[in-house]
Amino acid sequence: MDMMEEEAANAATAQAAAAGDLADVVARANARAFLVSTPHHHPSPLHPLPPPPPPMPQAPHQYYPAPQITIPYHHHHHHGELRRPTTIAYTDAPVPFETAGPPSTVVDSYHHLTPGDAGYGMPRPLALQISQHALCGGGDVVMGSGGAGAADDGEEAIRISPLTPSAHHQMMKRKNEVKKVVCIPAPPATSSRGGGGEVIPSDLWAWRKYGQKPIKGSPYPRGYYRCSSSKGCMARKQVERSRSDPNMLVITYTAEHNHPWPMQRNVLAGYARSHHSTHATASSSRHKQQQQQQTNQLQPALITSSSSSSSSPFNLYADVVLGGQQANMMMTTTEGAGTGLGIQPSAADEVFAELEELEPDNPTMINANMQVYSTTSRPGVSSYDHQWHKF
DNA sequence: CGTCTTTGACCTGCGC
DNA sequence: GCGCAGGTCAAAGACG
Repeated sequence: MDMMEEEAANAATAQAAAAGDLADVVARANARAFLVSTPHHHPSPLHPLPPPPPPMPQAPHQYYPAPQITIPYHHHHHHGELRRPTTIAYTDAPVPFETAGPPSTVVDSYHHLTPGDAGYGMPRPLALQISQHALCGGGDVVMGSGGAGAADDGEEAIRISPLTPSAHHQMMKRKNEVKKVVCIPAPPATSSRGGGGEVIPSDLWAWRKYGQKPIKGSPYPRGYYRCSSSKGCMARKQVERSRSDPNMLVITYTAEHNHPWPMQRNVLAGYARSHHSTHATASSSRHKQQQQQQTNQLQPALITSSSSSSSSPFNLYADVVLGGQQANMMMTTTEGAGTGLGIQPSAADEVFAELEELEPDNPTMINANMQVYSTTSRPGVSSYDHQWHKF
């Protein structure tokens, strides 16, 4: 793809963004990913791409290394508007995690985010991933009202609020949340549930659905999930189908897990339900409900192999979402600051190292070259730094 | 009993 | 201030 085509594609993506459909943006970007990641792709000599993965004959979707994708993304949930024009610079080169942004100087409970933690929760069959980053001026990025005073949002983040803990917490979540958007191929909508249900690819974590809302302009509702592995875990995710491409599932991860991985009991409970429902007959509406549980399998065809996969959420994750090639842990730390709660980066490596061992030679695995798009706002600096992190 | 989904109500931020 | 839309809460009910 030459520059013109790339620009045209970028323009299309920009249009989608301008239209306010994040899901579309991601889907389009992903579509581009599929298009340009052909053998004709010319990787930069400076940042050569890894060799394309072997094809997946059985898989309904093929994954290739995500190309350089420029997304004029600065979407906010409100009204689907593009909140702030964003200049994007990106790189397809591996980026040190620290470069995702300067270390946050804000001591904010909401910023006790662990590097790579969200990466645990990231489904690996990912062509595109976006990390929307908010530093201490988190509101500047995520909630950017465009007004003055955003620069001191960081202080606001640690200010003792007169709000009730619940209200304050909710506010903080919205103002400082870090979002990572994942676009993955979605299995066909479960017609049995009237379009409300999604068969969501499994990931390592146990998620509990706590809400669902219809989204304006989209025929598909958005499901809200939170981590059910740990009570104090603030990790959440939103799942919705792309408007333009119902085959694409857009998962937005917010916040980070504050625990290594799901407690065995919880995960097994959740998994047992979904697992059972997968094989249950459709006679039970309850089972149909459970089929949309977030711990569900991606697609039966992708639940490949090992019997061990059904006995461990860990292995389940590996079976479903582990890329067959690279398993580089997403370690983008958008907060920079250390955490006393989070997983150690080394733990992330261990996780995927183990995953690779579990599925060392399965060519049918979904390839998982991730890119993380991160935005960094600096207090007092009007510009943003944006980088793509390749995985 | 523990966990789950569902769903209406409520809260919050933002634009006008 | 009002209305809209997104996000969250919490009660109710179901399942194993």
